[in-house]
Amino acid sequence: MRRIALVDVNNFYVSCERVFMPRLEGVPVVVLSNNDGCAVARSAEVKALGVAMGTPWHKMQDLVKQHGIVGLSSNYTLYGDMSRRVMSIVGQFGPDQEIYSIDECFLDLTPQPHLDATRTGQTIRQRVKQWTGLPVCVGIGPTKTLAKLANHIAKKRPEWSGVCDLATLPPDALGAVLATIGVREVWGVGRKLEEKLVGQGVRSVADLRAMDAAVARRQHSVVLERTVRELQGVACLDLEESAPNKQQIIASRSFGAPVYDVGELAESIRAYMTRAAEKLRRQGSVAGAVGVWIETNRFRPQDTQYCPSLTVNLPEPTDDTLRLVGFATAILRRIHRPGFRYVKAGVMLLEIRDRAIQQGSLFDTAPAFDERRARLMGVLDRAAQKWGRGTIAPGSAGMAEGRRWAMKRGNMTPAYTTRWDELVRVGA
DNA sequence: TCTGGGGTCCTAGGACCC
DNA sequence: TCTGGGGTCCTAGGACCC
Repeated sequence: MRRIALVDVNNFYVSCERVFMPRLEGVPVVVLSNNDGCAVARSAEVKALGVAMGTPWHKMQDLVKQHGIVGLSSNYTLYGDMSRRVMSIVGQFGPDQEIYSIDECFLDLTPQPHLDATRTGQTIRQRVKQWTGLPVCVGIGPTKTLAKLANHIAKKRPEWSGVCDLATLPPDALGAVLATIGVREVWGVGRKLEEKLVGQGVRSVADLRAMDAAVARRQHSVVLERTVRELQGVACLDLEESAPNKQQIIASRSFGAPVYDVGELAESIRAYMTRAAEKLRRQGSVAGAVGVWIETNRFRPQDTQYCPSLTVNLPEPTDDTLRLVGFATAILRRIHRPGFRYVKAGVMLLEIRDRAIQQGSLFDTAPAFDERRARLMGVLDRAAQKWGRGTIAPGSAGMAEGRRWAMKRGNMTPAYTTRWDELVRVGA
């Protein structure tokens, strides 16, 4: 029997902020999405007030006044750095780790059958807390889906003290617990599937686990069949230790203020493509197609909506920022129409493949791989890493600061852990 | 007035092929 | 009236995840 642990940081973004601002302990806190749009992380106090994930900040102003909710802009530099620290600590507890998202990872405990899983979970909790200040919960089960479920139990039910190993429950007791959990809590069951399942009388996790896997496939999909089997203890999902390269790379943002001018739209497109190309080079790939889209505000019925997009195949795949920016701005000029109130733009890199197996174009006269260009891209990447994005930017107008379209971040905390000049000060 | 960003996988249907 | 069968590839859209 496999033993898979899922380690997940509680209210990750909020907890990161609290590490550096202890006065926020016990205070209702939300972390907001880009542009300070909606809540993407909520403290326990905020959840208790009934604020749902994704609630727009402007729609919770009554609660903000009533209960003194603190709204922080998201500080992804901080969260990314804290995430790396947590992952490296958890990785010390076993060789097989899958980093599933910024705040959670799977760990295979099967190779260490002599260990008491609950005790190991507690040690992980204590070490992460002591070394980073972040609270985590640990769920342990024979499949990834059951480990996720165990983690849910560890989080919701204090009697488990933050670590839940399903193997410690006798079958009857397990069945009883699963009967009290709604089917929506299962990994892979979203809003639509929940609706369908409840319509069939499948309400609890226990109901779903009791479903015939073949029926799940016939009436729903192969995805649900796998979920049912995983709930029954049959592993259908493997740990994926090395993240595969991205098949598509997207960079997009809502603007800080509406944009009408094509020149300003082009500035934003250049900035987004610069980011996307960095990601592309980081994974050693080239892109064979580029997509661009722009959007008006769909929440304003009084506005005429216009949301064009266009994807073009490139004459030959490339990872060159300047060329990719050139294609993207050309696409923008083809889809742009004046007179609309644009609020968002984005770029997409597609047909991504390995740079090493790059195929030259049939009509190429120049070599497909330009050594000098490649060196220039290396300089761009290192400069972006060292001094921040936008220090060197394609065109004259890639820098985000002070641009109307740039993100609004009204209440952001410092980069405590990644900039010398923003370190936490203790005492005077 | 104010409503995030970045991904993956699966399915269905059409075009096309022999 | 009869009017094959099987396969691939591509695309759009849906559903899900964090």
